[in-house]
Amino acid sequence: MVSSSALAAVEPPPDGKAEATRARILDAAARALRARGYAGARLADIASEIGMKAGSLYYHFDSREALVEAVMARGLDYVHTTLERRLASLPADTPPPVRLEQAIETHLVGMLTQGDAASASIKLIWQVPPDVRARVLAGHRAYGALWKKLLRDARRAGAIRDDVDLSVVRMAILGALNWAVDWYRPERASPAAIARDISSMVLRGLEAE
Amino acid sequence: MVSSSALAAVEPPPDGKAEATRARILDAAARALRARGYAGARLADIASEIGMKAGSLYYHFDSREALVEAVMARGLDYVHTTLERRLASLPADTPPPVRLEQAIETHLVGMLTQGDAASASIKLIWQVPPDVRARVLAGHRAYGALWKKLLRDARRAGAIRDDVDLSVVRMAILGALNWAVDWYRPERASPAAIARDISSMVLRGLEAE
DNA sequence: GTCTATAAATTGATAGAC
DNA sequence: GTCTATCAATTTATAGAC
Repeated sequence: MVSSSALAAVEPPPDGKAEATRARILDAAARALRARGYAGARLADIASEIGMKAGSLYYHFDSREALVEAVMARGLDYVHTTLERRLASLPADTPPPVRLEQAIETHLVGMLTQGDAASASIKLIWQVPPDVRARVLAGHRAYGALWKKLLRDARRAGAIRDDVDLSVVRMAILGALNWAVDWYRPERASPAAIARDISSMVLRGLEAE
Repeated sequence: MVSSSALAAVEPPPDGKAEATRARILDAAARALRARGYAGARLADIASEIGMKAGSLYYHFDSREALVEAVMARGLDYVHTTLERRLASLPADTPPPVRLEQAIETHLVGMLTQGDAASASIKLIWQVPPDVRARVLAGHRAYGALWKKLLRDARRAGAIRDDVDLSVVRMAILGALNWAVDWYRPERASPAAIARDISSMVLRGLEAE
């Protein structure tokens, strides 16, 4: 789900005041969602964090639900788009294991920098109303397909042994990376160092004998 | 935090009706918490799921907050206690890497079977009120200490190379395992098979050259 | 564009009947 | 032990002033 509107969300056009305010609301909502969950993120909290009143949010969004969905879609799209661009920027003959390594670092850095919205999109997926969940899940599947291809290519190149389930591997990698948002502390280890440890563990662990 | 009361929670004594009802409430609350988050788990939903009314819950728990805390403490204690027993049951000369492998399988199976309460304890930790969070986090740290020791012992035995951060490794493993609760489908792969893939990837990935 | 005021619906919690 | 009835506090959402 990397639509043109999604790309616009990743790099907001320098439009009018309304667009800027909309972006500030999305940021505040992402923080509230991550801290208090779907039902716990109150409109009054979101608004007060950026010096507004709850009622004013309805000028920018049709409903609380629409605001939440916008946050979740944007967070996932940021990570998705960033990874697609990173992979596209690699030389065409980049070996699949190196592409996988780059994907691990890109996903982790994306989660740790744009973590509020991105992790809301992932962690709250089972808490939101069914219709919102269905639309956000479509984006999750599209992003997952990108990872499936990375792993398939790596296996075809002989970098992943045959006795492991690629679906399990994919979910294990993403689980390890996604949880980092909850325990990451800048003063302990850099995102690059964390990515290096995880990708070296994963890549060496998947090698054939 | 494996207190005697915690052990009692893992294997409830065949007390009177009140104890049995209390256990059913805890189960229903765990399901609601996992499905809807901290703020979204309503007392009316929890009660109706087991054929009760919201007001009746107050005979068994002082407040909604106390009920939530009981669920979270119980979920974590179940996994913690199960792992301690499993490790204690291993022969004294079991090599550290094998102990680590057993821990990975035990944690995963525990999360997948007692998943509602256990994953609530982990996933909702940042959504609950500060005082509840502080007490539940103390249990998390005690459980984390168990894993720290497993990894230290494995490194001392030469099974983990020196260039990876053990804290990163620990959080990566637990992240991979904890997320399985969200994507696990019995018809796709058994808990044992998932544990095998993850532990083989991790253990081989951490080996020295 | 944002605010104030308010309507309408929920929800946690308590009291008392049974 | 559980239910019914009810209170008090919140919260989403709307309407209209500025």
